[in-house]
Amino acid sequence: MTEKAGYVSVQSQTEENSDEGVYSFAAMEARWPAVWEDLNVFAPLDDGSKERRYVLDMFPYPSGDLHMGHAEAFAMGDVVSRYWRQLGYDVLHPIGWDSFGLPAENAAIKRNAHPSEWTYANIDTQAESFKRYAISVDWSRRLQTSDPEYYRWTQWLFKRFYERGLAYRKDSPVNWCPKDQTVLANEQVVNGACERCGTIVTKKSLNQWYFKITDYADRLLDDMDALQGNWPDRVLAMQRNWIGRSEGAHVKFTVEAAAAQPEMELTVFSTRPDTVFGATFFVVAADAPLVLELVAPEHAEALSEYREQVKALSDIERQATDREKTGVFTGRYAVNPLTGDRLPIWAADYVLADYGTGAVMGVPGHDQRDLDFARAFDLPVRAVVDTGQEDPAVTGVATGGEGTMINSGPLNGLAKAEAVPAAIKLLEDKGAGEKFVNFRLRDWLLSRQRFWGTPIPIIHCADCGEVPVPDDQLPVRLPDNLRGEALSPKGTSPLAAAGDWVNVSCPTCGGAARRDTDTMDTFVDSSWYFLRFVSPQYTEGPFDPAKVNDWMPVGQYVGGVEHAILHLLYARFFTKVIHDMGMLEATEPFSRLLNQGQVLNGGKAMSKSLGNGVDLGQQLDRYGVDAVRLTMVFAGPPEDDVDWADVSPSGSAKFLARAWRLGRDVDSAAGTDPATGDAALRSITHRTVHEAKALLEGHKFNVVIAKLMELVNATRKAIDTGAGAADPAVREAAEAVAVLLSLFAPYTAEDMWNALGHPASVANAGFPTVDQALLVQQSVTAVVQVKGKVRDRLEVSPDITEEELRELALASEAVQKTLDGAGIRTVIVRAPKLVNIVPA
RNA sequence: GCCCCAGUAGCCCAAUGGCAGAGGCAGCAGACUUAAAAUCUGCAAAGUGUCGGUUCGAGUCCGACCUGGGGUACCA
Repeated sequence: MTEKAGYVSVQSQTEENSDEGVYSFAAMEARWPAVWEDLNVFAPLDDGSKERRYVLDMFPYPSGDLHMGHAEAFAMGDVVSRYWRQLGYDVLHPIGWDSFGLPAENAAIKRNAHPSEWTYANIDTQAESFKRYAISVDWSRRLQTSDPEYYRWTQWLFKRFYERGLAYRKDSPVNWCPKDQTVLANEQVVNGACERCGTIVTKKSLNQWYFKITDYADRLLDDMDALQGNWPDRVLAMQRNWIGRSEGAHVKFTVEAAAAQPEMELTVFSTRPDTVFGATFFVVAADAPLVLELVAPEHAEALSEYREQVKALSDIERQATDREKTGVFTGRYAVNPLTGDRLPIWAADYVLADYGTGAVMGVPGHDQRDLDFARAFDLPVRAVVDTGQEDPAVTGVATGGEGTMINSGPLNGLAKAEAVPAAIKLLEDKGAGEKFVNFRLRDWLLSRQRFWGTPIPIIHCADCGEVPVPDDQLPVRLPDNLRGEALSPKGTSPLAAAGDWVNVSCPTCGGAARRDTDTMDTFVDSSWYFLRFVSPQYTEGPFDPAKVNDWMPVGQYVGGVEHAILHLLYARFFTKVIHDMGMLEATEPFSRLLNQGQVLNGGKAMSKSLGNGVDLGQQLDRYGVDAVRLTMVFAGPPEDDVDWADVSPSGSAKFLARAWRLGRDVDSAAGTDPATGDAALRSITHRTVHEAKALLEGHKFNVVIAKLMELVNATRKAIDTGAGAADPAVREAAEAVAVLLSLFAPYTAEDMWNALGHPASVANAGFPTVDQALLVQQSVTAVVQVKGKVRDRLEVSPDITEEELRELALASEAVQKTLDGAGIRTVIVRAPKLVNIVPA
């Protein structure tokens, strides 16, 4: 597909030929994994003898074997992990599986099997592939969220949330996916469709479990300041948008009593309380239960018809912003608290039931939506801010900008910045309002009507109500006798069908009771797994309190930007709650976040329907693990997408072979003192190591590899046409290559290290130390510019003084010729690199 | 509409405000070969999306715009 004949050299290799001096990835891949396993290279000491660092890749979902996307993500995380190890930190780098979820269930239905069969078979496959891929993880810490010993603690945490009032049930219209037959969280609805299967989501009124994440809205927002610079800006921006803090005021309107209907009070949220004098009507969300209570009897039928129309619309249709405004009059009036005006109350679908209070004051002069509505129904328009623009009533364009208050009684003459607080003061004085901060964030709907998830540890008793399952009875295990069809979605949880599982006695009164049959959203499982990794076998709690603060927070988290809101927001929420429970010092889970890009093919995401997928296994067979890893990392900055059609794994393989050959060509004994070696090569080696360190800190992995290529080329040259293979500087260079290469190409690096006469593993070799003296160059090229244009170059000592360089530059023949007798206005000297002469 | 990010040789990408090129891919020429592949050596190739500004000096900083990508959107 992208390769021509070039791959042949690295293809069809046998294990034997590595002894003949031929680079054979197959031989290396056969040789080293067992050695690494014996040495237990990647298990942290966890004894406090070294500073600890925690690096984590977002754990995978076990959908079949690993794919190109995993290969990229895990290559990136492994660079950080291996780099930190070389620097001498005690590194925790674990792996596990996010193994609950729908695909396993769907596969089980199809095959008349249990979801665990498919799940654990896939996990085994992926684990083998990860081992081949040589990720530097501690395999003894492996975990699966579908293991009872894991979800036991998910349930335990749920109970603690419940006790704190952070997990509760309520009736509410919820997002419903008709295909998957389950409810969805707001975060899982994308453009009105199910995030997973793309089916248009409908609304259903149901009693569901929620986490009260809205209690943490402020902290989730404010604590992002500390992440600034350490998380990608766009992720922070997306979370800020999602939380959607907006400052304004609550304004109370009195609804006039009507025949047989009592007086009521209605509150609206407005970001423009300064425009209260401009309110000429009042709108309530048509689908809010409130309107039914409000509507006058003679308007009830029209309202009912309108509500039916609204209900028939999908979210997508309803959210189209260019729709005509629709609505019906309710027959009731609200009194403007500041003007005393009677405002007709309308029901309309442009007001959303679940934002703010589900009602707005209509200020058509200064809000485009309100103006569109007013024009559609002939409602009056009153401008209360003079913005210098034309009258909105005439133009149909609402004036939203700054201006001076008019037609607003005591507010007249004020600018917006003064008018907003002044209006709030007026409202407060009348008891008709107050400053208010509104959030867009909704509570997290966590229950799902599916089988393959963590059971909610609650028992429903007719007498005692909701009764949590006692801690000593956790985990509430999933029944293992449901198979195939019994798992198919019916709109209620399949667990309800497991009679002997559902019917239990109430833990409190001992009477007949039923288990809650919903399971938790799988995002609950993944909201705390990073904590479990610090002590995955701990049996007294979700994690060992004596260990957790040694490792948390995660120093580097790596994963795709598709989790910018969902997983990352939920994990942050869990971390804060667990902190508040006194179990964790950290208030944020991940101090640094790296979003690796996607792997594309020909500019498009790989997909079955496009038929442009690239099989990871085939790439590994063809080019070797190291070449694929190197290609992923070398392709560009980690955040950028990698287009597999634009890169060259065979080029990577070629480079690896070149580097590897250095190790075999070195003709000096291990341990030889490099001090007497070729100075020029030593200087290059030390500069490369020095630069590599800075680049690695900045995640510029692709540039590190480019520098490594230079070092390899320079060493090759030294061997062939310079100092020769026996020069100690050549050994020093080759060893530096091996250690740096170990971050990207562990097999090749290990083999080189071995050829250089060192015992395994190169992963523990330690980052090469830099001799500062060797970074200083003998001479540097100073550029002499006249008016910004280069006119001469001078070879000068790196410690030349400004004055000396200035004299040299002015004496330059080329400069004199360019100046041609003209006087000099200024001379800028940046010793030792540059002089810029500005003529008069 | 609003908010982010990115535009540098044919392509992927580098360049603390200081010589536009580090590296790779593709290309061309040469060496080796009976020949080819592989390997090695060398060469060529853009003035940095556009316009303006700041500066002695701008790919880099500022402003506007264009293009592409992503996010978000009757959010009151």
